[in-house]
Amino acid sequence: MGMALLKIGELAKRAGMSVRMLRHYDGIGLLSPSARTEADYRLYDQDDVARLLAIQALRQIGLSLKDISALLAGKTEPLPVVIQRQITALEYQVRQASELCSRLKLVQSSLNKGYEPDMQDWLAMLQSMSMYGKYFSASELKKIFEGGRQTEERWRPLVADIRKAMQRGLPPASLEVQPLARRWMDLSVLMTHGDYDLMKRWEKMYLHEPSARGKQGDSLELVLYINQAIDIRLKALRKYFTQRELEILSLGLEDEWIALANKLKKLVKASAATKSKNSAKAVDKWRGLIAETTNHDAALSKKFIEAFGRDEILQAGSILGPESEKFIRSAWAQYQNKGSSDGKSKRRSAASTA
Amino acid sequence: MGMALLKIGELAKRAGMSVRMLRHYDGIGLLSPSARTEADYRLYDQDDVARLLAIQALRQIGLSLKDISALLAGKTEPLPVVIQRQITALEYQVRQASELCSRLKLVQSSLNKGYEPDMQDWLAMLQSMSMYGKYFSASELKKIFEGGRQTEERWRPLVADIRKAMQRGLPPASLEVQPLARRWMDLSVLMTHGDYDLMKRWEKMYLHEPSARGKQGDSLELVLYINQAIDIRLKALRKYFTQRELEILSLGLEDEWIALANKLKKLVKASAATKSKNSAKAVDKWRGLIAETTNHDAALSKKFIEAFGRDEILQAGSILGPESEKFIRSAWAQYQNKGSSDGKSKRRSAASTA
DNA sequence: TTGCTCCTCACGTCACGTGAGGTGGC
DNA sequence: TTGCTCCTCACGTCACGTGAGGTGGC
Repeated sequence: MGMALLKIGELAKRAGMSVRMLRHYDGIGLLSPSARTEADYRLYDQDDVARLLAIQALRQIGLSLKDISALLAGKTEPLPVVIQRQITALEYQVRQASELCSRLKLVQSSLNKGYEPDMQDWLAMLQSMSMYGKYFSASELKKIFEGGRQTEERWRPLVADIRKAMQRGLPPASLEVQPLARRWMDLSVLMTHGDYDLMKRWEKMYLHEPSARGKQGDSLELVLYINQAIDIRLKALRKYFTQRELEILSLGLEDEWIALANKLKKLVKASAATKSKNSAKAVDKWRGLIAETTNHDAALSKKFIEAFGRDEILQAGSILGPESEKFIRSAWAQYQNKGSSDGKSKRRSAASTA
Repeated sequence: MGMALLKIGELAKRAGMSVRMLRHYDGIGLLSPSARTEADYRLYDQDDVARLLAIQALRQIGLSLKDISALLAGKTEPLPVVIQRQITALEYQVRQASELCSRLKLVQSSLNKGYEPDMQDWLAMLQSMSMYGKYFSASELKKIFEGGRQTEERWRPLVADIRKAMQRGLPPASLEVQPLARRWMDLSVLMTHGDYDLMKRWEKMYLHEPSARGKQGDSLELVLYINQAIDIRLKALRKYFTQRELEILSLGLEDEWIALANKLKKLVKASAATKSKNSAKAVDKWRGLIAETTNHDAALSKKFIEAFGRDEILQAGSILGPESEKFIRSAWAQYQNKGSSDGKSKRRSAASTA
């Protein structure tokens, strides 16, 4: 049937591809027409058309022309194996692209919230993102950056305070550095929502990536410095609490503790009596906060009060500070003698959690 | 600070890229070192390093070197716009890749169920898939091919029967063709799980894609032939039912209807009495099936019985066939006079649906 | 002197697009 | 003769990898 023979243009139109592509396929020996006219026009027969259909199908699933050649010649693994490989590759691609996409969206939302970001801000953000991408998944990053500027703005003064301490020549083991260690730990918990594994990877990144530490070369020293203080604090904490308990204790009630600390400072400053009405209120608040911090675990509460009452390292790092710690304890002792605080505070804390 | 000047190898190591890449960037003017030694060694300063970091971040989000050049020169849209474009592009990519991946998995599962597929089978399946991809999403394809070989094996004999009818010269309007039209419609409903829109696109594909119709050129005629019969059947159906009702009626109880049809054929053949015990049982079954088919809508049931009792086109296409339709109706009339069937059948059908 | 880093061409990759310059069929 | 299709080179694309052949610094 001469009817079945197609010239290159006819085949191209039918197959929905360019003439050049067919010539290219001929050139690399992937699909050579089975005949030519006298004037050297290419003539494709039905078998050629069938082969082209197969080629198109194989292209569609993402194979290279070379792979298709080999496959059709039976010189590679059988098709099902190749298909399986393509599936695996596609799944990987999808994961990568999705991750990148999520990160970009995160960049957008982070920067749209801030005021008037310029090119430099965008570039900086992109650089961070590409670095973070090595250590964290997009969903973890979302967790970390959920607070947006908030966490950023909390780190800045802390870092400044640490730098001051270093400049004053305070050794990291100094008790004066303990509050900074505590603040660092609290912020980490806040930022990672208490995800321990995440915190560790964050630290790893901070130590390994120069650009994570900003432009100042001294940031690495700073991290090493505060880490020493943190180690001391951790060692102290571990004397009293198990790992499991420590995780419970990291609840993120910082703001409320600070409020209490401020109240106590005033009382201490004013040399208020430990059995004054305000002191009683403070004790109540204190018990309530401890109850929440320990997730209403009576045994843990007891340990908590004991540890912070006795250990000078923990006292040094405490939000309340050593003086207030002492004050609240003596107020509590008096309060306890009256024998009514316990039930009251428990009821309170239960109400506030609900 | 001379210390800050890096030779190409040093910068490459720090940036984690090849020396050749840096030379390439220099070559295209994307990142030229700000100085050279006497021996023409490239020397990169801090600004160059910063620029490189920006370049890396922008590469990471998928921009071309040319785009990066333009962007850093401020000769394109601002970065946030570019980022938005990348996000859109990535989302598109993810969709495409996911779709392809799902289709490939579908090919796998379809062919693994069948016995010993060879290269030709795989290629044919891939070709179908790439064609189907133009008309259906992967999830729709999954719906269609869920039955795997099953639907395929149901189409084959139907197509053969239609071909026979055509060869016998039966006009499509002939009543004898109506059962074929009904079977075609039922199979379509089964295959698409009753999705009307899907059925329409399937038909469109069948009419537009030569390869959908297999190698035989006569398949197109066949579809046009059966479509005429279907139009006639649809017209008849629409005389009695609204579109909404027709959708309800397409429930896919074919197997049960066939079972009933076989029973009735025996009764008719044996010239059984319409008030025999077996006839009563058949009437019960019949009422139950109608109840299910009409989704337990009493008014619709009534319409259904009336339509198939009166209309010769519908009767011709009925699974039961004209004779059995007449038989069951007279049996029912007698049964009804006893006045007990209604409640019974309702209870039955309710139980069988639950 | 030996190794190492550096230099500048320049070809190859992948799947074509896009002319350039010329010929055959209606 | 005019338009259309066809032909064969051959360069360009994109972001480099990979030598080839040669020089400078320790």
